[in-house]
Amino acid sequence: MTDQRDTPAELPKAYQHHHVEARWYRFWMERGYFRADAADRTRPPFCIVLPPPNVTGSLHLGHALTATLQDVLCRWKRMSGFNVLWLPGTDHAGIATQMVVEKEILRTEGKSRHDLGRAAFLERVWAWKDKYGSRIGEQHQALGASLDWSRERFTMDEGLSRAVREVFVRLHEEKLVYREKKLINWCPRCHTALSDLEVHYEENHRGELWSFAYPLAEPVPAAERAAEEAGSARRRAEAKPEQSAEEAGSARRRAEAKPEQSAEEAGSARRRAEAKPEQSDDPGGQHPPGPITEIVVATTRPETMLGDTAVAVHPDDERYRSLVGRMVRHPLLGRELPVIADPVLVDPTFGTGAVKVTPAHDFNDFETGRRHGLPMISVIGPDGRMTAEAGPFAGMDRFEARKRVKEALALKGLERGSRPHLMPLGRCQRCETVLEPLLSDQWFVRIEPLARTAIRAVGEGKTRFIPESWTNTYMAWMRNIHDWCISRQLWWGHQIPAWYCPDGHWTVARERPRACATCGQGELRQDEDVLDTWFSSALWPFSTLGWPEPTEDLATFYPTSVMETGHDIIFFWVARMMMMGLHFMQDVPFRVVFLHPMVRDEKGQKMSKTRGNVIDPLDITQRYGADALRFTLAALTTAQGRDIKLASERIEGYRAFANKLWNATRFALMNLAGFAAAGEDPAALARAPADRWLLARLSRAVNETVGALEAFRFDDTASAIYHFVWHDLCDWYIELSKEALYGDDPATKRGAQAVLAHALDTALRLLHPLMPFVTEELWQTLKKAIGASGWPESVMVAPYPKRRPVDEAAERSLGPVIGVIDAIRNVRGEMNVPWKTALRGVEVGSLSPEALAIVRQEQGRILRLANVEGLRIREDGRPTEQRPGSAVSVGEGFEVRVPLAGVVDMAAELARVDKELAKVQADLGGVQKRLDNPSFVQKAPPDVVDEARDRLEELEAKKAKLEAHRRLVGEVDASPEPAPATAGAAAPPPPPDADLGARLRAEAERTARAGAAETREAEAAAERLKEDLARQAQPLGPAYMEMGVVEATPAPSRPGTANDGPAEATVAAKPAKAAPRAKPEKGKDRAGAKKAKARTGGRSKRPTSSKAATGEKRATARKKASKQRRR
RNA sequence: AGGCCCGUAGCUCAGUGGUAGAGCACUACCUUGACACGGUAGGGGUCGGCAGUUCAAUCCUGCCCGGGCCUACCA
Repeated sequence: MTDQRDTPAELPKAYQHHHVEARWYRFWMERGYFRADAADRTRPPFCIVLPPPNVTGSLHLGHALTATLQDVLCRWKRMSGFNVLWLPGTDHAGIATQMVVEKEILRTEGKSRHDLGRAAFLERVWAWKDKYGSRIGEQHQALGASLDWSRERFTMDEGLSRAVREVFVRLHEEKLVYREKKLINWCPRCHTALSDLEVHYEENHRGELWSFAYPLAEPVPAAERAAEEAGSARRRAEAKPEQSAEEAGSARRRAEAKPEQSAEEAGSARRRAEAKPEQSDDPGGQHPPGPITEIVVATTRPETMLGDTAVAVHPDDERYRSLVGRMVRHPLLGRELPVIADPVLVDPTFGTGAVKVTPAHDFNDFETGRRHGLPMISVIGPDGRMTAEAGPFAGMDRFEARKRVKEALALKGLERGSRPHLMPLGRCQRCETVLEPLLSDQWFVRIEPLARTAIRAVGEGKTRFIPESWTNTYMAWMRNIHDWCISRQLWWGHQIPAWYCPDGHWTVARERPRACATCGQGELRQDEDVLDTWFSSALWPFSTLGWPEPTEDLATFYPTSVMETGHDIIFFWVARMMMMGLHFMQDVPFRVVFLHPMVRDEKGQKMSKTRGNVIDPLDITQRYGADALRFTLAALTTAQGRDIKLASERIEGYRAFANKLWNATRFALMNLAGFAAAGEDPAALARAPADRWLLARLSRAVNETVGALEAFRFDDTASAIYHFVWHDLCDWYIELSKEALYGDDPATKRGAQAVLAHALDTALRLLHPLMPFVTEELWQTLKKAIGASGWPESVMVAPYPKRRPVDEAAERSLGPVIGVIDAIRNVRGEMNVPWKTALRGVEVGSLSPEALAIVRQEQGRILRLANVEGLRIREDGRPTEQRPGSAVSVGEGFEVRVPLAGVVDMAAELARVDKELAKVQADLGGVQKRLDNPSFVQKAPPDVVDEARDRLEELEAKKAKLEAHRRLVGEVDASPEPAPATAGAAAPPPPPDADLGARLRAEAERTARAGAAETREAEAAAERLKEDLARQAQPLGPAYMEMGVVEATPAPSRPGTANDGPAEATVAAKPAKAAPRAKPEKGKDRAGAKKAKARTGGRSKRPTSSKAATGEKRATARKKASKQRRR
């Protein structure tokens, strides 16, 4: 690795990431740049702990996104002088890993984990972990992640396991961990309890609401019943319709945080939807005359009726009033069940208004059972088969039992109909098996006290969510939180530090206790169960730093700076880290939570193994380069955090960007020969306006980039740099600087070299966090080429550019030059003049003194960048001389006339100008309308009104110039005598036209009035016009300076020559379009004219606008023109 | 059921109470001495719909339509 920095002096023509990436990663590692120093108190700490990927997994693009964003932050902070720790690690991922390994063993050996036994199985999992865990490291390295590998952790490391035990024991001591027999979500396939969060609800499962009758143990005699009903009818008449529903709704929510809220709406909505249609065929409400013999209930799970221990009705439901307290007989098992009244469980408007109660298999029923002291009969076992309690159905699969129970009931004539029913169905997040609520002994965390603290911390702003909208999500969940079931019936994980004696007493301890804490027996067995994976994950921000030891890492880096992760695990992980961190460290685990979007495929589908659309980041890095992938991911990470659809075109685009940068550097290296950086300020060496312009643009790019990074605006970060490199540096500066670089003026050349080198160096440092590899390669090359002394060893430890003032004058000053070049290019492009055809005799007019100065100074650049031969710059600030056979483009603060006679036909020019005019008209209409509105002038902020007036002025000036030109062209167009259509052939000059002269005069007046600042100009306009007209007969007006290649023959369109005006030839055949009528001008002597200011060429307003000085503004304005016309 | 988010150019997405933007794709022309992973120019949008607030609405408010996500124990 001695020659790794021996980058060839001449770079290859295209960037080849393969040759670069691995090399630099090794270099960084060898230098120890990734390593944090906990003892270093001179630099402020910055710490991110990597969300630990599942150890047996392989990284997908979501991980690549996480890694990229965190690396961007870490590299940026490191370069900005922070003591950065980015801590890597992996998660044992209990259930996921165990399943993978089980599956593998079954596949290869046909054995189950029980065949192997616990110890042997765990050995196999560890082996698996060692084998596949390394891939994650390789993937991170390929991405360029600057992780401190010396601190890598695994959730089942000894240190972290110790932290887990410590936390469990302490929480138990504080009564925040307890063991209890409760109803939990059970996966019969995974054979373990799950937490609420691990339940995935299928939203609209198409189920069946099946009704059957419970026969009353003793029928209610008709007389008794009649008496009841009379009372019922009376009550019904008095009762408000919503009453019962209201009570049912509110009672149901009693247990919840906000009991009353929206119960009413819920109740009435439910009634509207269901009660009315139900009533007609409601078996409970429509008794045949005679004694009551049964009560009808509806269920989606008929098999659970085997475990029913009651039938519940609403206490206010008149229909069932007479039945409460009576018994029904279980038709299949014979036992008797009470009819109970329960306002919480029962919504009288749903179904029959009577509910079967199965406390051992339904969460609502479980609570009901507790309230009423009902027996809890488990009829479904952990394997999903019916238990002995199920009588004749024992041993049957639960779904088979469902069928059989229905058949049995139907056979007894108790079936009472069914209807399709949409319902949420809980499935195992891991295997999609339908979950079974089971009664089971489990460990729980009493979460409410922990949540309260975590809510307060966020409320007080100790931890901030970005995007902020996630704060609500977090808060809502925290406020509504349920106790957390943390035990899992698995083998792979942290075995619970609790032991039980033969009498069933539990002893919780850090290490195996000698004797039972309750009875003193010595025969203790450890709980076979392990803890939920997320239990250890919750400790990650401090367990990885050495807790419970008071380590230096902990002191320096806790709380961590940023938690960067996906919003899909905000509850699983973020919320729990908050609670645990606050509880055990007395401080939040992180200051900021940045929740990134989900990465989806190009169709917007979630990436999943079953869909087969999972992409290995390595496939992309190998194909396009890690830098391209990183830049793409950053650029797609927007403020709202909407999901990312990753399309390969986008990555290709940013690979091209890397290549663009590569070639910009190549260009620099070719032109930096002899330039040695001597530490001078490039601004001091700068000579050309373009030099100062680029430095200003660079400053702006730096400010935008830093600002975006500070705000976690990764998309803006990417685009600020992209725009600077591609458009400012490559499109404009490199082209503008060629004169200087190829020329032989030493000072000018050296200035350009200094600016180029500086801009490149700065851009590479700016970009490094996003594209570490290519920037390192290029930066090293640049460093070598210019023999820079005092540069650091690597760009990754070079200082990150700092915010700086922007030289706005310099930035703006080039506006007219860029504008003129754009205008000429526009004419060339629109008129289809090929690049190789040099334009001759281009004229520039209407220049302010400042614009004149810069255009004059930079005319060499104009000639080069627009391929112009011969530029005539009008020096008296007035418009160019009007003449046929030319195209005119009017910009803000300048006007360009391109002679095209003999080059192109004038119909095209007419169309082009019409397009421009239409756009101007439209804009003008909008502005005029606003200004004509007295309310606007009165009520709008003064600066907005001023702006509108300025705008109006600009537009009117532009319009006037364009119209003048258009009339001229239109005149030509309308020529009644079509000349032979031999393009380029000399044609006689147009005959003197008195009418034309008058029209020109009128136009000039209009121009002067609207556009020029001084009203006195208007008075002189006619006079000037006369002069102009006279001058047309002369070769060149005295007001011009001429520049460019001086041809032996006069420029084609030079007035008075034979070349002038042949354009009519091909044009005249076309019927003339009516010139757009100028709108009658309102408020002609507007006050705005008074305050007309000298144009500086670019936009004089909004000096902060980054676009003000570039050609973009005009480019877009042009696009708008055609659009407007279409309307 | 509740909550949140989205609907802007062909596609993917920024954005703003007053002149609608980017990248890609598309069209035309161009091997101009860094780059065809390139250059120049161009076409393309009643900013989902309807009301309201405002001098002014793509932006704020309400409703509607369409799409997505999260939370939730309705038999």
